[in-house]
Amino acid sequence: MARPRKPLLSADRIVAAALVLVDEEGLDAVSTRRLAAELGVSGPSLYNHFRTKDQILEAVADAVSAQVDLSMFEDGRDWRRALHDWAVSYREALTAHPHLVPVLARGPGRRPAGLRLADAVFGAMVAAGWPPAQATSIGALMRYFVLGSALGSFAGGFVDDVSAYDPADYPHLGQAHLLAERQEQIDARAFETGLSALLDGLALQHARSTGAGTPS
Amino acid sequence: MARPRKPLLSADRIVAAALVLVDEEGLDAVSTRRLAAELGVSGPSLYNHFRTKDQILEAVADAVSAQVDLSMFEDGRDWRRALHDWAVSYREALTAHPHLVPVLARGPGRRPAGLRLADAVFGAMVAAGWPPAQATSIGALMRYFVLGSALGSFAGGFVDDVSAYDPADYPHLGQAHLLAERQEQIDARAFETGLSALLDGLALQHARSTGAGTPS
DNA sequence: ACCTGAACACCGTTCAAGT
DNA sequence: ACCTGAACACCGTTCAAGT
Repeated sequence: MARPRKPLLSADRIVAAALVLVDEEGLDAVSTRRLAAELGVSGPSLYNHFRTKDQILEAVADAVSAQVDLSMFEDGRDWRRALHDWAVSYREALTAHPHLVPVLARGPGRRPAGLRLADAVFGAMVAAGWPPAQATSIGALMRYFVLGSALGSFAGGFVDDVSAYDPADYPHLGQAHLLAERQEQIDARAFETGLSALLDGLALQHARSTGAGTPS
Repeated sequence: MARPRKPLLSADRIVAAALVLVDEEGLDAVSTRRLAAELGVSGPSLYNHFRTKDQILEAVADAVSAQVDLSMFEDGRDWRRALHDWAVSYREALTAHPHLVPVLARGPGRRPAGLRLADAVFGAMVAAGWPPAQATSIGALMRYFVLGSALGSFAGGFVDDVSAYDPADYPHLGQAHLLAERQEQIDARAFETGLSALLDGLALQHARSTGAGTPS
């Protein structure tokens, strides 16, 4: 075929197809040949639009990061509520594409949407009166919690098989095989419990450091 | 050579060599051929001891999980202090082998050490008076936080390059390129801040649910 | 039982060739 | 500029053959 008069591919089309493939069949299914086939071209064609396969995945990760809502840092919401709403939006974006979390976990690097996200949180915390060093910590620790919660479900990590949990070995895991079933609910509840605890704890600290305010 | 009178390989030797390889060159460096070469045998030999490459990595992950200290749940320590010390030990075990975190993140599955870990936390929280559903949440959310903090350093995720952070795009990231340098310190501080906040918040909740006690 | 080399169906990436 | 097929150096895994 050689060069068509109208390009068959574009960075956006490649990213979109890669996201579908990741969601449907996991990270391992994304090979350059497979992805190209999905787009109706041959493997090496992708290299006209991205320098490496890794850069394709980075672009996919950035597209997902871009879906995280940041508007709560702009209106007048107090820092605690803003942080809560942001964490919820962040987690939703990631759990919609669980196979991609290991890629996102590599850090914002040079991904624009990832950086915008880090920038918004940091700026909002400083504006709320947190010292810069604390604002950095908050950005980091919220990221830890959200990524951790999206990466590998806790409940889904257990096997749906009674015999896997011999009571002699694990005296307290008698109900563990049930976790797999109610996976989503258990992960969602643990996330909310942890997020509330985190924000309660930060509010205590904020009250102490500004010497005023009533926490919780 | 064929079968030697004394086996050249053992599961333990393979796991140990794989851990060294992961630590020194990352997950991608662990191929069956490369790992076998490191052990002085040919690639397919490994399949006499493990059914798949993935099971080798699971075994490596379990070996690392086994290094997490669980003794704090046995002596008389109060739940809050036990949880703190456990989280610190957990994080230390993981940050010693950062490349392995994505494997650990798949969940305890059938890995004995991973299950022992989940069992110990759950049991200790129930013993401390938490209702079972809450104890499950605590096990999950602590795991989120520790895994998230070990998986991809926050500070290390930024690029050590001023030009990456155009102030027009990211008004608050003027110092971001400095994060890469002081990576470990920043991650360690964010972890401690987050862990304290988490425990403060949980203590508040514990006090509320048992209707007594003075938190923090 | 435990190792070997050969083989299969894959990879990511480069590159000269085509329009 | 943007696609192609061929090629290179890899993969994970299977299997018959050797002792």
